[in-house]
Amino acid sequence: MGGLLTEVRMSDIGDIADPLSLENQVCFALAVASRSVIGLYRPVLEPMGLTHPQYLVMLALWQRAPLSVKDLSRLLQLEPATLSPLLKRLEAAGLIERRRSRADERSLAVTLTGEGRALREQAEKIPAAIVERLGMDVAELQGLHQALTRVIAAAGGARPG
Amino acid sequence: MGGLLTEVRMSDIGDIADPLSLENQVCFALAVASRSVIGLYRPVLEPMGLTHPQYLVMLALWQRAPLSVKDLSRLLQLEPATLSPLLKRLEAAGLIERRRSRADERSLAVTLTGEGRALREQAEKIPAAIVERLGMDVAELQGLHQALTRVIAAAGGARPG
DNA sequence: CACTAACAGTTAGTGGACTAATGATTAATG
DNA sequence: CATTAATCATTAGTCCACTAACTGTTAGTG
Repeated sequence: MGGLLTEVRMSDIGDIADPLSLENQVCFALAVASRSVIGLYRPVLEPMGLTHPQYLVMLALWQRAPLSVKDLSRLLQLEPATLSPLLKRLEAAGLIERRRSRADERSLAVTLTGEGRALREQAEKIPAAIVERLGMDVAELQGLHQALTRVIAAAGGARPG
Repeated sequence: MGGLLTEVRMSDIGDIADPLSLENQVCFALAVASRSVIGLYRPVLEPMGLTHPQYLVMLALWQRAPLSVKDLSRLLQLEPATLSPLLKRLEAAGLIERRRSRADERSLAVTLTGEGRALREQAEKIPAAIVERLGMDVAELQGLHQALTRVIAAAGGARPG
């Protein structure tokens, strides 16, 4: 009695096994990791006049413009109600244009302006800059990306239920 | 000529190599995974009257109440300015109490009410319910958790720069 | 002791993200 | 063909999350 076992405090044992312990929550780790990594983008994106969600929209448009709000919603896994004001801000910044599709007046055709297209050049430096700031192995990042992709699939996209 | 190679479209090759491709962004996968998983919590937490960030605060308090705003900020990696209104909502819901610390009048002592403590029983069912909804291997989730922890460390917590 | 620094928390302002409800257009159906 | 249903986008309302500026308290320094 009074051996090494007594050195292990009950509170520590509880933390390790407790399913309600903060450190054991994958959802918490996901939220913190997401905010932390997005935080790395902030100083890089701010000079470009972009927030991170706006940057993602620009990525989608640089790849496949023109896109409708519905298209962007599906690609970015965001609600149209989230995109609507965001796109207005991008339009106010002069990076995109929003007009109704002639084929279907319900649909909005989001296109890039010359300024919006030109911004791509600056953006091309971003991924390498972020990876350097992170200081992580590219292979490890790829592994993480795959794990995240599986979680997204398991959770059913961004769709609840 | 006209063999299998011609079946590979240039647009696909571009997507694979393009550092600005949406699908290649770890930050995008992180954001979508975070929102997707948190979305799974919504139907479970709503009957308890909690949002996901509020749930995380309750986890911290169930573990180590009383805590100051500063403590919660450090534990949850959230700005005090984010927590301040959130804590007021939890107080309005009758789950916590906020009073100034007698030892240091600057500090706020956040404690649980009886109702707040009682809510833990319902919460104990949540982790298993979420894992079941996700339908993922526990070992894989642990691996993901470790990978996320490394990213958080690499990004320097939630701190920008 | 007075004066300045540092610290803890709050407020104000911007922007994201969701749900629910609305308006407008197109598609489907009796 | 007229009515109904489905679709696309927007608005309103709530809550998170951040930065910057502010209040009040404590600690440090001349």
